[in-house]
Amino acid sequence: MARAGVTVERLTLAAAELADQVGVENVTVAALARQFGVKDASLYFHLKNAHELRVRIALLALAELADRVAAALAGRAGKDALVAFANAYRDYAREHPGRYAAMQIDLDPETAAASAGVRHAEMTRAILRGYRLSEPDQTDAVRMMHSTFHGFVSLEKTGGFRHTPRPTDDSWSRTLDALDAVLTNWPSR
Amino acid sequence: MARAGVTVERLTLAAAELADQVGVENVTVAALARQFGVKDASLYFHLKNAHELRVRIALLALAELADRVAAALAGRAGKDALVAFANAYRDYAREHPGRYAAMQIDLDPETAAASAGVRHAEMTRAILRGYRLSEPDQTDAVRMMHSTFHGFVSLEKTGGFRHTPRPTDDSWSRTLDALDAVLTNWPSR
DNA sequence: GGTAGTAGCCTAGCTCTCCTAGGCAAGCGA
DNA sequence: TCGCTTGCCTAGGAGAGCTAGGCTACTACC
Repeated sequence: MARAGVTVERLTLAAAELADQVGVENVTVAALARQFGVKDASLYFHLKNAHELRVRIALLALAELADRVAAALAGRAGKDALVAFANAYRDYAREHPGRYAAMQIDLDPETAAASAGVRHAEMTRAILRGYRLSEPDQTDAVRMMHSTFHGFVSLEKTGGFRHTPRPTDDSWSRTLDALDAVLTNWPSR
Repeated sequence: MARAGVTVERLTLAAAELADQVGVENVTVAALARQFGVKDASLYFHLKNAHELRVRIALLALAELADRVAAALAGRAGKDALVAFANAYRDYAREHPGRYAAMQIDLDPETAAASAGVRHAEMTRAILRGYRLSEPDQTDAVRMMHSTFHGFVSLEKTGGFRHTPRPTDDSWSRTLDALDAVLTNWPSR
């Protein structure tokens, strides 16, 4: 009997692809085992449980997204950087809906601290250097930015904007304009 | 044998409460049947399938939230109305995490059109009357508002803000200040 | 090069969920 | 009172998650 050559890395990648096709909630250990031509019980040699699989998809997605954002940000500043960041974020979410959804699961603190989420946070702060905000305004602005991006992307995906004919691309770029405006002129107390 | 007196309404309410306690993903037909002292198969007399249960939770939540927002909005205008809306939204999400999560599931178009989601949309537009925006700016602003609220609330819940010590309440009120500022001075092309 | 150990798969089997089919009894309307 | 609908039941199949224990192929070491 030849060995299938299953590794955690190959499992995670296949799981991520499966998630993009059928949704994270349908990423099952059994389905994955079928794809590898292996019995489901065999995967528990590589995996603690089904939850670990989803966590691994999330970590993969965080790392991939951080890479994309870093590439998009290279050599840009100010509004240019803001728009590049935002588009990298949204494009990734649209190309990889399952991976993106997996990113939203609750990571336990130490896992989160070791993830690419921190690179993410650093880059977000880097953008704001162009807007010259000091603490605690900077933290508030980071949180608002992230909220806007995540909110827009996730509402767009679940069809929250469907009832109005206006193209979402247009609303997106106007939202970025508005965000740039408010960052440029952050209201002081 | 006495009848248990199960109705769709009672089922939906119990399911919503269960969702708030253990999360929507753990709202199961079997668990609900146990709560009613009934066999799981019996619930399929009232319910088409498990998915319908989640849809019903979502519709209940949409209606409840719309009621709250309407009450919060009464007699207010301008920034007052914006803040009242936002707080009603966030408070509901925090008091009812399971219901809120259920709201995010993909409703098919006709169900969505018949839901309280439309009241929601109307009220959001009503707020913007105070800011005197004309189309298509109004639609863009509505989408940005909704994105910011939803994004903030959902990142807050999944712990996306945990890594920074700044109290989320403070960031929330500054975000609303910023949103008010940008709506007051919506950037023109 | 034989052998011990481990890594990678297997079968068997348990529990839980979702859901269907078909049966029986309670309570209502004629 | 008789029947018919309503609301529950039992039985059972399919698929998912997971554990226990066994067998085999490769690896490392003497």
